[in-house]
Amino acid sequence: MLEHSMSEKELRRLTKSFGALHSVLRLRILAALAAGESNVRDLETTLRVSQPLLSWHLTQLRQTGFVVAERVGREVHYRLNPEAFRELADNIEILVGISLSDEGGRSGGKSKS
Amino acid sequence: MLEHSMSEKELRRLTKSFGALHSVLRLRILAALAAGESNVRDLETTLRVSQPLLSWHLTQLRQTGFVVAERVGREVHYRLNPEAFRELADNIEILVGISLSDEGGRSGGKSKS
DNA sequence: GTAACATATAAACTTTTATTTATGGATTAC
DNA sequence: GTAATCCATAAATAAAAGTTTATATGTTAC
Repeated sequence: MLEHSMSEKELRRLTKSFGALHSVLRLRILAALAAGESNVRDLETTLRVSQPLLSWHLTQLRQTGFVVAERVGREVHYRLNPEAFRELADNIEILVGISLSDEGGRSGGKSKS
Repeated sequence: MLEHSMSEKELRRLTKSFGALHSVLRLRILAALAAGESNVRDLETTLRVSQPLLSWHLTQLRQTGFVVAERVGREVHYRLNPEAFRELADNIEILVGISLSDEGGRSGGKSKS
């Protein structure tokens, strides 16, 4: 197990996922959401970026499933979607045929010069 | 554990890693390497891309650590670096504060409509 | 040494993505 | 209803990344 090989469609989707994470600002957004922030205004203040820019990046993250949005009154609350990150990890494992968990001797293995 | 929060430098590095994977061709390269291919000419034939293009993408993958190159005669053999993918997964876990392994009730949890 | 092969690099060009500025849509307060 | 708030979208511009074509570097064969 671990080796299914991926279809073109799956490859494209995976590529897009990586693209969504290819941005320092977007990673900051994710970190802020992980830290408990939720609505756009708070993020705007915390991250010091313009509202449209933030909105655009949130849209990218939403379209790739890493965050989900929910309207609450006139605010929109964003939160992480952990499942998307797990799927990403799964797909990496399938793509390169390796296990991402620490088995196999990491951190302190034998070093032969 | 799991929540270290990342420095700016680490964020930038992580961003670059995602960028290196933001390409269908590069994912195909990784898949081909996972399937056992190694030298550039074989990849060129398998993937049907020009040699300079392939070389450029391999350079990107090398610079981000996902593959390593080794000169063998006049060929250069590339191979995956599994450690880089594990580090990537670790960093995702740190960034968003979640576990990427299947604990926590995935695939078939309770669904309350 | 020269020729041939395998890969890398550089320069010019094309395409994609990010950022700004301006405007629109949805919701609540009045 | 109007005004105010919160967020999204559109258009224009700027920046980054990918692709091609041409050339250079390093290695083996002779």
